[in-house]
Amino acid sequence: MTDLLASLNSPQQEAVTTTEGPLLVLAGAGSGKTKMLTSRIAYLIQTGRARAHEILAVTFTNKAAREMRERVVRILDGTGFAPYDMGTFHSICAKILRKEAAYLPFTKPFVIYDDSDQHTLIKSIVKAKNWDEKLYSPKAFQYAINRLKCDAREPGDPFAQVSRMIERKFPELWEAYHRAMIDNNAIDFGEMITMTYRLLRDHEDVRAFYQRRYKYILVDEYQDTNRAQYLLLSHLAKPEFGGRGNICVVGDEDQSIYGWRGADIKNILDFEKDYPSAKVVKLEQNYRSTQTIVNAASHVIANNLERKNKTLYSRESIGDPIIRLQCPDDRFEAEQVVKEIQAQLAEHHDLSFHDFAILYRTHAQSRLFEEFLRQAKLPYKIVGGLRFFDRKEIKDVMAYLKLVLNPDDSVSFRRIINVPARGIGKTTLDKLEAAWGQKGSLWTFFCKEMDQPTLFAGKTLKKLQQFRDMIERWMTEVAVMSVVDLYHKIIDETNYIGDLRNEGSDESHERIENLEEFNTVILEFEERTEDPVGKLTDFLESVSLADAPETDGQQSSIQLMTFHGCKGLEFPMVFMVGCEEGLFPSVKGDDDRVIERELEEERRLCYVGMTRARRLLYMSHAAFRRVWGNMLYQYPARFFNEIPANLVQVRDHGREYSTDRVRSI
DNA sequence: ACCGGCCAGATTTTT
DNA sequence: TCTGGCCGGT
Repeated sequence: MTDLLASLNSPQQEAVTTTEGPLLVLAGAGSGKTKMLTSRIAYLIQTGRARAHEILAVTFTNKAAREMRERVVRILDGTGFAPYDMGTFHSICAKILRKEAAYLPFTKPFVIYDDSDQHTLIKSIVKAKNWDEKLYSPKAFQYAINRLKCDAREPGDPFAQVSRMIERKFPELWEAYHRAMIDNNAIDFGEMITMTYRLLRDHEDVRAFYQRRYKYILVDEYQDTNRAQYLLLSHLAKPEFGGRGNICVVGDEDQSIYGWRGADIKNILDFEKDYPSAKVVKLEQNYRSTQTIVNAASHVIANNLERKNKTLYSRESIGDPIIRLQCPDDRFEAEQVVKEIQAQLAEHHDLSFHDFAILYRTHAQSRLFEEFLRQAKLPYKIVGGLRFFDRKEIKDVMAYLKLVLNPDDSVSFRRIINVPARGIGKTTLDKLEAAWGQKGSLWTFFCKEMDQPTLFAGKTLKKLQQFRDMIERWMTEVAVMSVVDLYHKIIDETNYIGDLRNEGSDESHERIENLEEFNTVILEFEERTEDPVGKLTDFLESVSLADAPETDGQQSSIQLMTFHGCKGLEFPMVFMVGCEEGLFPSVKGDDDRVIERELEEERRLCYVGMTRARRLLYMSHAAFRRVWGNMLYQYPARFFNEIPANLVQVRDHGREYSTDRVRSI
């Protein structure tokens, strides 16, 4: 125990030992937040204040939850168990919803719809209603629904922020979407949170159960919580709802960068108003970066108004100044950054490729860097972009598995009824859907039609019946089969990989590799599952809520990612590129209040990027940049003016087009 | 059923 | 400028 506390500084100690009552920990970048959180959990367990199932620890990513669990296990070192309920909001909610299914509108195990499933469903509704997709864009509906769900609204509630274009049709669509989701036995990400919230709100017995169970609640990245998550936590923790009030939230308002997704920075700013007895602890010492980097970042963020009063400082060395690269154009910028990396590698032998990160505002910017890195034969890796579980082939096999578990899932049904191609064309599907008319379960309707055919005959009927028989057979087998076995059955009987092999293209080859990776994902799941037979529900849930599988064993490489993607990471050498007005900060709009709010979020993004750097930070900008085919004259980001001049070394590479550019124009 | 051309859209995306 | 999705032709 003394060991546990001895390695902490005094505010960290305070945050760990203040176990009772509401606690707000304002944890600046690199201030040892995870160390504090894991120590606190271990402290609760080691002092006997709580047992493993009496702690609820919520994070935003699986990665964060995993790391936290590993560290708690290491600290406890066999003296106790890590909390059972340690995970993302969504995984905790899924667990509760499965357990309390009796209170919910689901008749069977529900499946989770991701954004693209959701999009497909909305699109099919718009189509079934014969609305013009140009006028009533499914994307706009989807965005509006998700935003409203972040605010814990339901169909029928008054709504504001819905775009003019779709306003009139919106209530009807939301109603239809809501009903369709229930018919499909499906739940979307937003609904997982709001449904859990409403469950706790409306059922006192359920609420009391979880309030009694969770003696201590910890929430990481509190600045990124939305209204629905806030309400959910309130119903678990707030004394006015019967909660114990032992809630510890940890966050940094200066790192709130998901406002556009419904995160409400007010949650952290107003915590003390919410819980008047709250104690506040500030972790202000940064252990990560040089003083120069911390000072510069602090000066930038000081321009924001929406923040708490907290000052980050570093006791590391002063370090080198920030290097500002002024480039004539975007190509030059990329080339120059690659040259700098080569020079740094040559100069510092303790550095390897993975010590470098190139951070940009948008994925589209990665292209030029890739080009020059490839040319220089430097290994690099793009973090983010198209995610593993969003790939077509993975979504296809997932759709098979989902359909076997829950045949009411019309999105999965439509996705795979002709994948791989089995001669069931668009005409057939349109006919079936028109007759079904979006009422009730598509699968049930389909089966009825198969038994007493009225719409189809001959070859088409035969093919459809074969499909039905195949799915039904798997449905009966699923209870006695492990997920790998079912997966192989599906792949074999549909000849999915066989078809890809016949194609023989580079792309199909890559798809096969991804499916092999998916096979590994299943095997890993089965390894950590005691009795893997009949565990399809658990598997699908773990995948639906999962982040990309760890791609281990790869060589060290330079990391390319967006500013959003770098949160929580650190690198000795960081390049923030494209620091130009309009790109970063990227602020659009006409309402001054909106512009101001967005600008503050961009500034927080800048702060997040800067504080990733441990030793050396580069910030680059170009005078000319090709954007969607046009050459634009770009102004340096206003953030440069916010950094004291003595902390920056400017390297001016001129304002004219670089020579090769001039030649090619 | 498949291919090709045309048009719209193009920040960020923890789940 | 580049891409992905959709429609219409074979």
